[in-house]
Amino acid sequence: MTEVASRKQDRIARRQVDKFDARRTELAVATLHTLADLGYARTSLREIAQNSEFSHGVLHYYFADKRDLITEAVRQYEVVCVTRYDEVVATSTTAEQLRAEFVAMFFDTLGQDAPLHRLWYDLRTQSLFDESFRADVLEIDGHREDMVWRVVSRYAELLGGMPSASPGTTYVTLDGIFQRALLHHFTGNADAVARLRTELPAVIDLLVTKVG
Amino acid sequence: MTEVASRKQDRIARRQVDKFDARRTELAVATLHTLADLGYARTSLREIAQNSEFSHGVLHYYFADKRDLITEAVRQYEVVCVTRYDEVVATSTTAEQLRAEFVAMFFDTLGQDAPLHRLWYDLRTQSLFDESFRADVLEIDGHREDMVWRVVSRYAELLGGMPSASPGTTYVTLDGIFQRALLHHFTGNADAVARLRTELPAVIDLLVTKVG
DNA sequence: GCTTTTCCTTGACAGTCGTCAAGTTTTTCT
DNA sequence: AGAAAAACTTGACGACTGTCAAGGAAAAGC
Repeated sequence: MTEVASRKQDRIARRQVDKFDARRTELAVATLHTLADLGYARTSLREIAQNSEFSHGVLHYYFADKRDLITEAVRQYEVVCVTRYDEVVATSTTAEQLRAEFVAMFFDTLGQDAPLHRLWYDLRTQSLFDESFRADVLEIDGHREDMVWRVVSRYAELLGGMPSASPGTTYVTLDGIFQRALLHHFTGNADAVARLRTELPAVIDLLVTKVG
Repeated sequence: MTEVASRKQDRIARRQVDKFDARRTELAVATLHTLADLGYARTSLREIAQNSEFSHGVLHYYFADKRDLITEAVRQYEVVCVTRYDEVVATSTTAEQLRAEFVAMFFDTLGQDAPLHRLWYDLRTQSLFDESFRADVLEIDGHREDMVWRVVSRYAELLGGMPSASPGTTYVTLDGIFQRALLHHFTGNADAVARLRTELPAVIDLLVTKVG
């Protein structure tokens, strides 16, 4: 094969791979929405296909099996979810502003992306039963922890203090609050959500210690 | 009907009800174990029956449907789970002792009843998707919050201080730590669990404020 | 001891599930 | 344009699901 022909074939192969990956991603996104709607326990391949523009058979053309598909969907979740607060950190110039904008973003995404968030907790819990999810869950959980840590440590910095707990503890505290707010959100208990919102600034302050 | 006959019939009726309830409870416990083993998504009635000494048909003799059965199982969980720390609170005479015994109990039940605990988180997450679980979940969550509050407020009392966060925030913080410890427990990451154990006393101290 | 009630098993039902093979449509290449 | 390859649909498979009715086994009542 000449060099030119070889390069051409490469280009073709790459384009095919790109197309393949693009469709995979498209189907993974449809999967993500279905999972967010129904939860892991009630999500079937036919239901996923109905949330896409294809028939159910195509899923086995692009994915080895259901696990492969859901794993890919989880990875899509990560892409969406894990840089949410970075802009807040980057643009805030005072501690008070950072805290306020974090709280605002926190409850904004709670209301906006509630179905997606409940899916995250669903999958994280599934990973307690199904080993095959664990690696991805741990990775995403780590990224979430990092994200929270960037916020809190920056807040401490702006405040001239230090975080008072480890990254892990800091994360689970805020994550716990989010989980509870989510539960009350779906219960329709707006008062409880509002109360959590009122309390959140004080909790953040608990997580940092002012120095002298 | 004579009074004697009436009373006798009452006694019989009561005995029948007792037997009926006893069997219901027995089957609910079998259900609980199956759920703890497999998780909500993978638990079927036939599997539950295999974990009992009966056949699958009997479940519809004692329960209206699957939801009824699982609801009863969740209630069983509550009976088991919600008074766990009360003895610690009752017998501890110093703040340090209370804190130490709480931490010990915390990680003891983590190792001992791990499957049951993951089930709790599974069902709580299911309630985000399935409205019919929500009432029971909220009730149990409330009892767990009360339980944690009894511990922390008593700790503050012994320390001569006050809780620094609301009952809700206090609960979600410790619950978040428990959830994370559970995840690492099932991952087999004993180091991470040990680290959480080391940090837990400091977190508890964060949750109370000494009064000058 | 016989009858009635309670308890439990068995087997079947209609439906859904993941998977896959066969075949059709669409796109790509020459 | 025709041939080859890729993309997609359709329909079927065996297995599994919750539910329930028919009937046998055990217990209770007389």
